[in-house]
Amino acid sequence: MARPQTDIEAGREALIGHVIDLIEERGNSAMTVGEIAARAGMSPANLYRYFDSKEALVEAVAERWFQPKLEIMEEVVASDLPPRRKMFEFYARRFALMKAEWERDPVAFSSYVELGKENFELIRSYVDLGDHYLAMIIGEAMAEGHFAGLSVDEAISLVNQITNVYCNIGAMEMVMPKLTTEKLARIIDAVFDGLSASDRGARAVSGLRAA
Amino acid sequence: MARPQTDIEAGREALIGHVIDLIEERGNSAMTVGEIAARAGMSPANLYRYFDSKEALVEAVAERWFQPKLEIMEEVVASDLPPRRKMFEFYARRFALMKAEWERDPVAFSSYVELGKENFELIRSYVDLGDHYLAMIIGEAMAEGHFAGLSVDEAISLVNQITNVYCNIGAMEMVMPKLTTEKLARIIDAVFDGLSASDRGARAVSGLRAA
Amino acid sequence: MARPQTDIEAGREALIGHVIDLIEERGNSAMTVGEIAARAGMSPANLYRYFDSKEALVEAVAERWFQPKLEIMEEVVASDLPPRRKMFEFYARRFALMKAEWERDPVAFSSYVELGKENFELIRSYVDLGDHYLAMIIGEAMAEGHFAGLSVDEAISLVNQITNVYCNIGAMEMVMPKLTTEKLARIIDAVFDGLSASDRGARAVSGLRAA
Amino acid sequence: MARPQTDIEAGREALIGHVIDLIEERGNSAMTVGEIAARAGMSPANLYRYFDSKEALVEAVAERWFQPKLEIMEEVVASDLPPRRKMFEFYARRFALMKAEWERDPVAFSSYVELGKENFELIRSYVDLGDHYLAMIIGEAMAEGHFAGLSVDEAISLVNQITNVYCNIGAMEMVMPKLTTEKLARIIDAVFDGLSASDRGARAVSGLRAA
DNA sequence: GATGAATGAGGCTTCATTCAT
DNA sequence: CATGAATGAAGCCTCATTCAT
Repeated sequence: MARPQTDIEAGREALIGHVIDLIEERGNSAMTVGEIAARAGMSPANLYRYFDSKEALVEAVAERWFQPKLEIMEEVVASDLPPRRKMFEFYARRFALMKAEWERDPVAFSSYVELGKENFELIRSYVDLGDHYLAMIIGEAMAEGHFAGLSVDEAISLVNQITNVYCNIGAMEMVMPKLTTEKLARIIDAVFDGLSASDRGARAVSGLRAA
Repeated sequence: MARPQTDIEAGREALIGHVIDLIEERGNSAMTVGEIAARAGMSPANLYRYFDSKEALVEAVAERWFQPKLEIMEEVVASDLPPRRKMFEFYARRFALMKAEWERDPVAFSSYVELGKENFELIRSYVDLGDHYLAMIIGEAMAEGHFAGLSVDEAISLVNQITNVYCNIGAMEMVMPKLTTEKLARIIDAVFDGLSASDRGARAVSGLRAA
Repeated sequence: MARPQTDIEAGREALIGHVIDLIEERGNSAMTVGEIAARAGMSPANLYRYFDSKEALVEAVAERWFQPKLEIMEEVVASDLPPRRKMFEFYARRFALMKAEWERDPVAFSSYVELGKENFELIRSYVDLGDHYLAMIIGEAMAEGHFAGLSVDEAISLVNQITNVYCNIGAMEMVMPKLTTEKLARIIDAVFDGLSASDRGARAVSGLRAA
Repeated sequence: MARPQTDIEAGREALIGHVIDLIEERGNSAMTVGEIAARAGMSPANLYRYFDSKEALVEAVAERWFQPKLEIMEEVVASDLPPRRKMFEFYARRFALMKAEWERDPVAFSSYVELGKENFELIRSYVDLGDHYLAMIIGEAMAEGHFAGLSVDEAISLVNQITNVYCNIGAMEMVMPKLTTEKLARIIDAVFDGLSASDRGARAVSGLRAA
């Protein structure tokens, strides 16, 4: 009798796909409702059957972009690698994925970065989850005696900062050409072998600290 | 008859100042040509005597923002601190400045970040200069035996990446609340004590998929 | 084969009810075809089987709104109260009903007013019927010697105008807080005791500009 | 040097005039920004130099519509007619003006009514001022012994309600054809001769009141 | 040199209505 | 009979930029 419940979800996915295409072909600023609808072969008005606003659509696009990275994190954390290797993989696999994306289309990558900026909530939750997983890895590492004298929170914070450029898309973008898996390995090693609470002179011995 | 460019130059400087005020008072989105001109007490049309386009003006603003950071770099590099301390100061002083700016007005800081993004060339040259100075410091450090086995370029790249979050404004913004001079000191120490060419197991000995 | 209009009629009634609910819950501006259809558990397209256009539906809603007021008029006119009391009740009962509606939901009341405005014909016929009934009451009053010197038509017109604010929904809305049954009684008394054809000086004896 | 300060006020007035023309020619719904701008021979964008929003423009139009009515009120109140005549003129002159407007173009009149509805604040202040002036007239009348037993506030309220149809544009519109200056005179006379606090039977003698 | 005036292009959104299925 | 899908027309607003004076 009635027409079949045409999957609205399918329409959403298709639209997300069209936005992605659009971004990759013409950059972020071409992403107008009219253009997106045209790609999807529908009228701008009809697009609003699938998403309540342009913003909602953009958010969905950003969400999809983050999905694979989340999956990688989960997978690595669930593995039973030794801590040092686990931390390396935790960053390396996501980095590899993003580097590949960047190489395929640097402009598009940049667009996604911008997209993320506009959807801060998403990034925030991604980052928070990353912190959570990192805490687990660091816990395992400390059980093996690493990061002597540091609290878990301190350790998380420091590791995050040191490795920032390999997981923060915004930071990554600007130095992508210089990032390699090999360097990442060195950095992780430096983290495991060099990071502790002991003060070894970077700050002035007699100056700043003393005062 | 025609006055020399001095006049124009003064106008440009004034305009830049007004844009800065505007950003700090009302954020980036209030930065329309009309608003800027109003601040400067001139007509929008007249503004175009000083800058060819809004973009050119914005670029000049970004340029001015970077200036003090450049000066700090020069100053530190010219000092005769020992390498470990020198590297620390190299980052710490710029960081202190930016953190202060951020604390005074996070929204304005964010605006500058955005401005930077839009003027990638500028950032690029700032980064390049930073690399150059860092190379000098690393040279001194290597003369003291640090970074065993690494080439200067490798060392620069690695240090840059590790410390990225303390000098890349975009990266910095997102984690600013967690950044401290103390943590920076720990990181520099980790760099000096943990960074070398030796492979210590982060990467799988027999390849990524070995485990 | 085809079922009689009964079905359609039932659908119309149901739709009218849904519109009323909608108005009372969310005001006049939420009254879109989509929303109405959703309430009625049907598709917007299907709604057009019951009404040719949104306008027709709205008209039907307005019509239903007037129904109880018509019934009151009929009832009062058929009663055998003395003229003065009859006229009072003629207005007072409708007013009481509308004041109650207004108190329950002023926004909804306002929506109905707007609805009325858009369906002027309806209001017109309501007003005409009111005039007709009023004529009967006035006839009875004149038989008792009131409104000396005025024709029936003049009397109707004058009474209508004087009491307008107690029966014209549009006028009523704006001053509702100040309207009371007591004041209405005073006004009816003033009508019965003060309205006649004699000129008592409101108008300049020798013309408007004489003074 | 600079172009002369072209009067922005003049532009506003012109625009208001164009809106008025538009209303009179094509009714309220034709009043779109595009149409108005076209009338004024300018682009829609330019219109925003004169008014911050369509709403502001519409408000100005409504304001202008009310202006002459305000002036009449002031004039009459300042005159030294006797109270009965003064009250008559207070209503009659405004009514004459509005009736003339309505006769010239009933549709336009209706548009103004709608305009008023949308700019309730304006109407409110107009009404309030009217109340204020009416109070003065009633004061004078009471000094002559009218409205026995009523407080000033009661008297204002009652007179307002009785005469409502001759000054409330919304109410007036619907019955305009039946409104005349003669009838108004009768009504004012009825007010002066029939309005008092005495209960003369409109309300049930033994019923409602007794309980 | 400096201005006021003016604009074109573009962006998002809403909604009554139609139509093939 | 009833639906989901689709749309065209319309509406408001912003802003960088140009140009005659």
